[in-house]
Amino acid sequence: MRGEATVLHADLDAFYASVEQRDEPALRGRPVIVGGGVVLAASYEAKARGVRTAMGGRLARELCPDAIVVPPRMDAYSAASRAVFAVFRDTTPLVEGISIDEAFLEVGGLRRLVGTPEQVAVRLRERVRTEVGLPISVGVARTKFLAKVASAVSKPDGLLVVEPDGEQAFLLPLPVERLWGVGAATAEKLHGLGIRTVGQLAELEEATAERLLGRAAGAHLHALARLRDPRPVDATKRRGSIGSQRALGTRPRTPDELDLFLTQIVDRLGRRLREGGRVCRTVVLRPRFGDFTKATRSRSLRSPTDRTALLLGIARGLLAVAQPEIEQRGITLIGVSFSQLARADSIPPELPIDWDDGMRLDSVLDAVRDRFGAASVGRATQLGRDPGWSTPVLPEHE
DNA sequence: TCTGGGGTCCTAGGACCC
DNA sequence: TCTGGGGTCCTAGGACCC
Repeated sequence: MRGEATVLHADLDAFYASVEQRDEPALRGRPVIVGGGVVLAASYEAKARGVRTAMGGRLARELCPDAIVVPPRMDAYSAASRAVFAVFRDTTPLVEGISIDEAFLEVGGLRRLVGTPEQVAVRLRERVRTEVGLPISVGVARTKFLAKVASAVSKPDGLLVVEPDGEQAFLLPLPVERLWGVGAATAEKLHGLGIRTVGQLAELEEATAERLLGRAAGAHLHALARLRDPRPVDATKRRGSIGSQRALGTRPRTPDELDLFLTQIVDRLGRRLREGGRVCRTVVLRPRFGDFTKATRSRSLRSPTDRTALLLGIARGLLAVAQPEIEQRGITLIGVSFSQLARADSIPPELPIDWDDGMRLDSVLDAVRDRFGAASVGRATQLGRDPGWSTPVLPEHE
């Protein structure tokens, strides 16, 4: 019993470029490139000429001199994404967003009231086209991974259903690069062993794959190649980190300039944090040096916060730590991310007792028991079990 | 290919705890 | 005082994805 094909993977086509063509009729049918320095997105007309996402702007213009290059309008893309996700959620409550332009939908429960997964997919594509004005491809399969591969194969503006009895014939001949999680580095390792297709990877022993690719990645990719993907569509997933960055070019920057960029980035992130009703516990500074290698410097707080002033202080401390290296090597990008996010309403109240970082935990617990009674420690343990709140659980064993 | 902006997950050593 | 075993958290780096 292998189950049925009830997972949809819906993926907007050339998303940013399609929004530009939707909003500016003069761009329709023409090669469009979003982003100047690096290609953020290319319309299918531009892709047909060899332009690819993440390609340098100069090469892109050489390949496609008549391309229309437009600056990105992130606000417009966010709005379009919200509109598309509204259609997703109106289709089924079981929607798992993957990125700004793609999601998984579990539609197995809609068969009697709405129709088969394929019928749901057809209707979904029509609605996104007419209500939001954007082309979208949909893959339908028994697992998330197969649905994702199916939507990619169906592009552009396609629909592909992979029935359970057709999975092997569909997947095994594909190049290993089609596996979700195989990038340039992994592909090269596999090619070194003469492995070029998913089928060849599936023939490998699992232990061999783990030795070659690492424990988790090896086991995961090996399972995918053998059509095993037990991950259900999870509508409760929430973002675990937010970040923002700014490319700086190659000229030298003074500490004052860097501090200004840092302040702007942290300010922006702090606002996003509060608008989303979240708090963060770890601040990560991400400099990219003059030779374009990257580093991370991070610091965790004892309790999470959404206060910009506090977060900026941490970020400034990290920048000070990195300053000597920056002076020596130059800096071409500065980024910050806030991680270990939690819901703002999950912050526990400050403990109104005297304690400091040097105190042993059991001494703190004793102080809490003395002051609030034994039951209060049980409640603190419950706080620790809240998945949105990741501070160490106060242990009771002893 | 002279290099954007937003994310996810895994690995590994050291500190620290029981 | 030394050693062992099991565990979490922090920090840094790396691969990968759209």
